[in-house]
Amino acid sequence: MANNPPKEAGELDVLDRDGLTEREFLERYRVGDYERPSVAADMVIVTVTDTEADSYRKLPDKELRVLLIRRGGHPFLGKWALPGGFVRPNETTDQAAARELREETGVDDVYLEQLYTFSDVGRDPRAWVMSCSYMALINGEHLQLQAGDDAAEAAWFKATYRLLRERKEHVEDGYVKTLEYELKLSSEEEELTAVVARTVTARATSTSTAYAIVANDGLAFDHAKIIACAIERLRGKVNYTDIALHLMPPLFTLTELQQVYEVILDKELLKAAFRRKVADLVAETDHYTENAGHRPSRLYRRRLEE
Amino acid sequence: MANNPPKEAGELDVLDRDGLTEREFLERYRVGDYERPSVAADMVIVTVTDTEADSYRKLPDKELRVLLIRRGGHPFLGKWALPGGFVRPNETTDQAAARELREETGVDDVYLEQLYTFSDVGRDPRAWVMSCSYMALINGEHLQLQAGDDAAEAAWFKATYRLLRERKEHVEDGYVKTLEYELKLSSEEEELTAVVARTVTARATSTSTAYAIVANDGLAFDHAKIIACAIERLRGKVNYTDIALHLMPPLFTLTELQQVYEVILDKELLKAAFRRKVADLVAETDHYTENAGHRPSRLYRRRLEE
DNA sequence: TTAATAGTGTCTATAAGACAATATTGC
DNA sequence: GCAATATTGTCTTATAGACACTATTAA
Repeated sequence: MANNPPKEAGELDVLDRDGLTEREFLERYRVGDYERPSVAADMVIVTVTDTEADSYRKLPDKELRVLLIRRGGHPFLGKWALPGGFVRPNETTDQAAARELREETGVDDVYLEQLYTFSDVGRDPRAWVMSCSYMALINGEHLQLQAGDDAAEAAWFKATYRLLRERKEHVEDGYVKTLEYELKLSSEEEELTAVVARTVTARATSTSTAYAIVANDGLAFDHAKIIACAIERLRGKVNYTDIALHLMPPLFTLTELQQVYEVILDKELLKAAFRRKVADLVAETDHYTENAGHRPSRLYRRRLEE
Repeated sequence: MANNPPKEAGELDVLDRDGLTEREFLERYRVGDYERPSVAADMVIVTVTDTEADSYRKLPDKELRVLLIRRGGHPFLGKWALPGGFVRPNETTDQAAARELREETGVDDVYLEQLYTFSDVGRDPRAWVMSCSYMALINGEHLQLQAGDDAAEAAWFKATYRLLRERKEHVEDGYVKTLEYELKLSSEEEELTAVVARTVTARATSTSTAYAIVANDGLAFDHAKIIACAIERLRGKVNYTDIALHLMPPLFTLTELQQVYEVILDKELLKAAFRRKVADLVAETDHYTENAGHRPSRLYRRRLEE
């Protein structure tokens, strides 16, 4: 991405209270020795895969999956964490995220979006570490590339995120509403469960939203929050952007696309309305599915123009 | 906000490859001496104010305003910057933003939302500094509190943000679309202008969006980008949340609320449709405007329940 | 009386929900 | 033929756009 060096700096040679030009000031400038945080770029890498089909006639179901890495050292030894790493001095957080993604999965040139910066005190027991989190969307066909990793154990976990409990408490001049969501991550061997609470405090003048981890079995750090944040972003954007198309292979059927929407939203959709809605996001091709055990389906691709 | 100390850490006394428990590991852990960034919390403090009315009968217009502070030292000496400051070791970025807001305006308990973390290399010529940016919404009645500042010169600038140019270039397997927006900030004495480009690169598999400052007259650092980000967020959320109500005083007319929507969206709205749309967000009171030179208007307040 | 805003009614256009009818394939 | 999915049609309902009509006040 193009950087934007601030062009205005120093153009006028104005002097500060010490009589220094900007050039002189910068030459003398030394970073103070006050404490600074480490900043990590952590990624929620999301994909959608097929499950086994029940019969030769039925279509396979789809699952939302997230890549996790088992921690090989303290803290959280043995727990599962998001792929990520520290941002280096001569790169942006975007570049750090893209680098991590490449190292972890080998893929490049996929959809990547910054989510949120998490900075709770004590979120990393070692030191002061903030996490600038990202979401990457890759299509299931890329999935085989996960091997060849640097010894770290990585696995794809099926993710579900459901409203579990809802509470509303009326206070002096407003209310506090708490929504607890259950995040379940399951691989072939393990099932991790966390409960993330979103607390909305609405008062006369202000509204604030805070996230908290209420229960957490098997995930490292505050990564349950980050995964929840990614799923919420995905759910929010799927209805008014073409974001879901980044989870599709180059050619796909409308039913497959609908399944992806359904697995993201955790909700069944009506076929006719769905097709009307995505009509502008996709383009017909002349290809069809074959040997499906039933009527073939036209294949579509993502439509770039608008 | 409640912190969420990771509860799972150390619960099992598992040993790492060096045979250490988590407690032993953490006791021995020393932060490495690799380079770390400073992280600033920078805030776009937004309010809406009345302009002078043309006649005793006409209603005043509304303006979107943003608080800026003139830099008293290098770099960008004399330029205008967003209020902000470095995040300290025992606070979150949210807390740092709230602290800055309190110091700068005296207000507390207002709407505050994290926007985006900017980390371009060279965005601060002094050192490696990331900016975790925030947007605060305060109502115009709070505005007089800006005085009593610590010597720094602060001023409210009227903000407009308009599409200026649109370009679409077709490349190998997709296109590059560039939208250039003009950001104008005017106070009584000064007018600052910047042009921010949003470049969407859409290709077969990926879509990426980058922001760049194309022109910049009078704003420090990359703050034009941050202000653009805030206005875009505000425009996006105004249509499907009650966010605009945080810019209103406790009692307001529906026409005033409509003016606020219009000044945010930079677009005129139809009265009947607007009133239908906000009907659920507000609650009637028994109060009316007085001495307006025309028919009085019912006053409403923000409705908290849903 | 008048200028200005307040508030409501209604017709139309568009999109979403609900459901049903018809079309094709492999076995 | 049958099970399963593909694709389209249409009726209903909800929402937004467009515009006009009536109501009410201070000067």
